[in-house]
Parts: sequence; C-alpha cells; structure tokens
Amino acid sequence: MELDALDRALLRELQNDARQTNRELAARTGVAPSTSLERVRLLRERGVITGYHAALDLDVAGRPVQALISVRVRPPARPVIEGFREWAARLPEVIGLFVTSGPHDFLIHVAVPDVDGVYAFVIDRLTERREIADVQTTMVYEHVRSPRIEPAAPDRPRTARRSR
Amino acid sequence: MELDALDRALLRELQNDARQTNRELAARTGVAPSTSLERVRLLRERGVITGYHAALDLDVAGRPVQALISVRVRPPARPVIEGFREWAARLPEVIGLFVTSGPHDFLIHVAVPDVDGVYAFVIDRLTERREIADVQTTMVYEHVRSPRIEPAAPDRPRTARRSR
DNA sequence: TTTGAAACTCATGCGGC
DNA sequence: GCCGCATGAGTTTCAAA
Repeated sequence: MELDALDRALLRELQNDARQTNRELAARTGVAPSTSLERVRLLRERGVITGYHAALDLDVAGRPVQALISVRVRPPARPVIEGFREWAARLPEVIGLFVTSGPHDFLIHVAVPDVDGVYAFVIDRLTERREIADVQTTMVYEHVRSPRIEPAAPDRPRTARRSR
Repeated sequence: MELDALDRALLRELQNDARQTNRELAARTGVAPSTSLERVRLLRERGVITGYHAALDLDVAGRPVQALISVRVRPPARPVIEGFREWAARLPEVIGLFVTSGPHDFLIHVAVPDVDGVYAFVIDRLTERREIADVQTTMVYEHVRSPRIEPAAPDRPRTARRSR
C-alpha cells in the first residue's frame, strides 16, 4: 500500500475539486489522461478514496447554528454505546459524531436553524433515551475543515542503525 | 432562497455521490438531464453547494489514530483567537477545528499514524505557541459523519392563526 | 506502467412547450 | 420552468513501447 508522488497529487486535487474533468486532473498532475484515469480507479479500488461528496453551506441551507453535545451513557458497555451511536447518527440535526475517551462517551455535532433548535435537541430528542447519564452543551462559533488531508509518509526502509 | 423537492433530491444524491453523471442524476430524480443540469448549476451559483470533494479513508491513508485536543488561549481576544485558528488549521495533523464557547476556546481534531503522534502533537507542536493557557486531550475511538445533511424546512407561510 | 488515438458516452445550449 | 435534440467535449479502452 504505497502512495507515490502522483497518487498524492491526485488525492490533493480530488479533495479540492472532485468534479474536475479527468483532462484537467491529468494536466495539473503532468500525466496523460489515461494515466490519471487508471490511477484514480486504483485509488478507489484500494479504498484510499472512499467516495465523492457535494459539500453544503450550512448557513445557506438554513442551519447556521452549530453545537457540540457531550453525552455520557450508562452503563458504558458495547451494546449501549453502539445502540446510542446508531440512533444518534440518524437524527437529522446531527452532522457528525465522535465516540471518545474521557468523562463523556460521545460528542455530537449538530447543526440547527436557531438556538432554540439546540435546546429542543437536548430536551426533546435526547431525553427519549433512557441510557443517557449526563449531557453538556457547547456552542460552536466556527467550524473549519481542513481542505487537504495528506496520507502519512510511508515507513522509511529500516537499516541496521536505529538512528544517525 | 427556497429549495423545492427537486433541489432537495439533487442535494441528497450529490452528497451521496458527487461524480455520478448528470444522466444518472436526472434518472434518479425523475427529470430530464437538461433540467437537473440547470438546477445543479443554480445550486452552485446560489452557494448552496460549496464544492465537491473526494473523501479519504484515514486508516488506509496511514493515519488511523484520532484525538480531540481542547485548547484555551489567553487572552481570549479576537487577534489571539484568529491568529491561533489560522495557525492550527494549517498543521498537517489537523483535519478539523471548532471554535467554541465554554471553558476551552478550541477543539482540534487531529489524525496521526499512532498514539505517539498525538503526544508529539501536544508536546512539540502546541508548545510552540505562547498564547496557550490550557490543553486537554481526548482520544477518538470512532468518528461518524452524517452521509446526508438536509436543508432546513423553509418557514411556513404565516397565517393569522399562530397554530391550528 | 504510460501513452496516443479510436470509439463511444456525456454535457451543454437552445427552440419549443 | 421543463423537455428533447444536436453538437462538441470528455471518457474509456486498448495495442504498443
């Protein structure tokens, strides 16, 4: 599973704009269109690229208010954790969900039309669930997503010396 | 800025697969290709769709370990907040960043090759910054992103009665 | 593996509805 | 506003290097 310079360049380009034509992609990465086409096909096949997704503007889409809801469930056992995760991930307010270590078990990222929506989510939606032991709300003033995630550098071939 | 049923269907489809052909899109949404093409063009022009992005598998890309780093900066004034945000968002380990209310000012989502990478991020990277007053690390066991974000329902036209 | 060209599919703009 | 068709652009395949 090695990614060479061309794979990295293609990943950078496709994270930036997944709908550019294969010709543009080829021109930007300095190869023939048939080469970039084949490489991108392999990246998908190997599972490096999991999909292509349109990004929405939450403000324009009428959901400008974001919050992070910390939730502790009881008991913190697998069926409880997984059950809650599946339920929460399907709620329309939820745009992301972390299962975490620490005093809470979940951090739920919600986007709603207004501050009332946050309150309603917490006191209407979450209270449906009996396994919830604690809830704590944090408002999100701003959410920045990294526009380019780079694959980790592959392990260097090891020589006899541990370091130099 | 109203989004009708067709707009919503197109957004759903394009969030699911942004690279399907316009013909598929038209077939799935039950309109002619020229119609879906024009609607999608308008959705982009109006800023509802902000872009199309390839999604990477972090495990396959060699960055299977995720953490959330809470950071408090001092003083919590605009130039300090913005300066830190710009700096942090550019670090290669960072895949997302929240500016938040509450006891901390930032929640930084990082993805690294191993647990050492989390520790190195905290004690090597973050210590470069003098404005940091407090740091707290939470490990991420799992991160789920919602596959479909729906636009908020538009406000109902108001009648004289408040409710029925 | 990469390439260039051939065959085919698709996007795109416009006139009619 | 939506559709269907014509045209040009883009994708995809494959034999050769």
